[in-house]
Amino acid sequence: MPGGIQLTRQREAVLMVLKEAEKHLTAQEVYDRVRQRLPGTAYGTVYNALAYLQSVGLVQAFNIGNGPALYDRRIDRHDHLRCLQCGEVIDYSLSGLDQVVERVARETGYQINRARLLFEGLCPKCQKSKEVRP
Amino acid sequence: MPGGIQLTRQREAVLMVLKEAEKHLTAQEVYDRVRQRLPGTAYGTVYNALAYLQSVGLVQAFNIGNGPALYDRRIDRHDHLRCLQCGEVIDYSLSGLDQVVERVARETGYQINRARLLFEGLCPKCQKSKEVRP
DNA sequence: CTTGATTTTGTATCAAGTCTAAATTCATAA
DNA sequence: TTATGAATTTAGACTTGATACAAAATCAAG
Repeated sequence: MPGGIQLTRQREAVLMVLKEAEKHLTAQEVYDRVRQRLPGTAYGTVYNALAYLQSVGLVQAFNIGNGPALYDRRIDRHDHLRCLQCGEVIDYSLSGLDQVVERVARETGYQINRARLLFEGLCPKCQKSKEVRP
Repeated sequence: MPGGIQLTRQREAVLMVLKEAEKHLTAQEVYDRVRQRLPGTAYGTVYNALAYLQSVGLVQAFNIGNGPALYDRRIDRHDHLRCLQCGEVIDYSLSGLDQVVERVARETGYQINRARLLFEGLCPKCQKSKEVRP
């Protein structure tokens, strides 16, 4: 079956963990949660699985600053916002990016495949707590 | 002198290295070049210096994927393009970002301080060499 | 079953970055 | 000039995230 996706038990567990996650997870966090389902799983296997799932398009990874990679069950193109105060990272889909990408391509000669946007600032909650503190 | 900038010999050397660099440098590359000017300089000192120079706004750092941080003598807001084939990273100033940022802020409730954009694809040179290879 | 390919395991290793204590340098003022 | 305290550098150990590898285990196909 060419083009098929090989889902071993470990890869499936990784995928499930990401599906059920309430936020973006680091590889370490994925590892911890996978081991609750499949106790013997090796650290490297989680890395392999994450790399494999990325390569077949079932998982997306992204990096923020110099922190560890974050893994995301969302597989459509999207961007991220990060709160500089509390560290929260949320998803956000910026629409109308095509024209921007086209402009960049025209001005630079690059053929552009991907655009990664990260917005940094203060989340609504941290804006409020800032107001309180003098 | 409050608000003044303390430029020690080491920090000055780091700044000079970045000023004279033909590309973005990793901390390791900065270290190597600094040691040609100031042979005894410690690895940690370069890190300290880079952090200090960032904090006073004389240097910018950014991350690409999970690779090492890259340091940039440019201190105005700007973006980056990266070739997925040869790894080249170039600067690019995307104008008209204010409206986008404002829209994101309005839609998410975030107060946005910074926007980091990374475009990935093929540089003009690598597009040509792709054509040749079947 | 048997075979060959793929995957996992367990461990070692690597690279980037951080931390610490002691030594040095620096700025300031007596 | 010398004394004093603060800031910085040094050297090296350490942490963390990620990767490499060989041996064992698993899997699919004949």
